[in-house]
Amino acid sequence: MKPRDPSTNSTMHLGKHHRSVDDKGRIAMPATFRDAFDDTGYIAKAPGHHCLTAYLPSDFTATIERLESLLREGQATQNEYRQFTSSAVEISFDAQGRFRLPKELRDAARIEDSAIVAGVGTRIEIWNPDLWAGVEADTDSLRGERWL
Amino acid sequence: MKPRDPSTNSTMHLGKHHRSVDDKGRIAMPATFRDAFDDTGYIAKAPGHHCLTAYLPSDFTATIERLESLLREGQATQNEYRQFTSSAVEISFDAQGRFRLPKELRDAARIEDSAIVAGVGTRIEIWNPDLWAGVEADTDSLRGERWL
DNA sequence: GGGGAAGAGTGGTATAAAGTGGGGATTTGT
DNA sequence: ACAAATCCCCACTTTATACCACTCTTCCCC
Repeated sequence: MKPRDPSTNSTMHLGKHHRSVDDKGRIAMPATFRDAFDDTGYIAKAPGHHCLTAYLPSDFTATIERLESLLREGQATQNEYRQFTSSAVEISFDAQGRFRLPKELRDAARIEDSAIVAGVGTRIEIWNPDLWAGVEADTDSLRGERWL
Repeated sequence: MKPRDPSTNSTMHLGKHHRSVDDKGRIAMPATFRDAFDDTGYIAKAPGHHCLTAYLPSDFTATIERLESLLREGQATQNEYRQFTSSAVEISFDAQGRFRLPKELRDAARIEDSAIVAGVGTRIEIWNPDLWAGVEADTDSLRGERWL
């Protein structure tokens, strides 16, 4: 039984995996994450575009819902909504558990022939390995005594 | 199974596509969007005229109804109603999945030999590529941590 | 501990679909 | 009747998808 996020009650994703990206843009979803998907999922540019985010269908719908709600309240702009939705793609897995990462998204996250797929609690992120190294080098992480 | 918008229960449109517009004004509707259409659709100038909006027949009807409702409540003007309805055209697809974008609408959105067709959740927008670049350059997107 | 089976990850090929461009017939409007 | 616009085919290129083959690791079971 997978752990669940206390606030959203959706599956928690844990662990970091290095994956190759072939010249057709195919990348294997780590098996531990893939088990949570039911045939399809969604990928979108993360705000700021430093990485990509992969969503379970239910989490994606919930995210869209939050964004539309902020839009109605004037807390988000039409351009934010445009950027997020227009960057998103539905993915499906082949018999080997791979999905296709469109060139547009690879370029946005500077992903070429390999990537880091990281479980980040409520979401799954896909990074350029060098940029991910920057995340791990961030010394703010040393202040963990606040929450450990 | 395509995602559905939580509030309207209509099909969500996702992804961004660059398309050529030939000298006859033909443009291919991206296949992922085309699947949602049933032979015909509608195109109208978006309010502000920065882009065009493509509608499924059912969404177009719903949009007209919303506008008429706002009109009765005094929240919209007769001229807004005139502009929207008179700019709209019905489209149909040829055997290759293309539709014709009338010159009037191309001029209004400054579309010449290519365009961006973007899935924006509840709607589909058609942009001049340079103007779309402005949308993506809008740095409000950096505030995404509010809804991620 | 050894052998075998199953699962995970990677690579390549063949086929189908999507996108683009153009010709020519038909219609429309003047 | 003529020019312009529209429609209906056909041809070609590029891209996506489905399949198949192989390696390597892990996990059993004996």
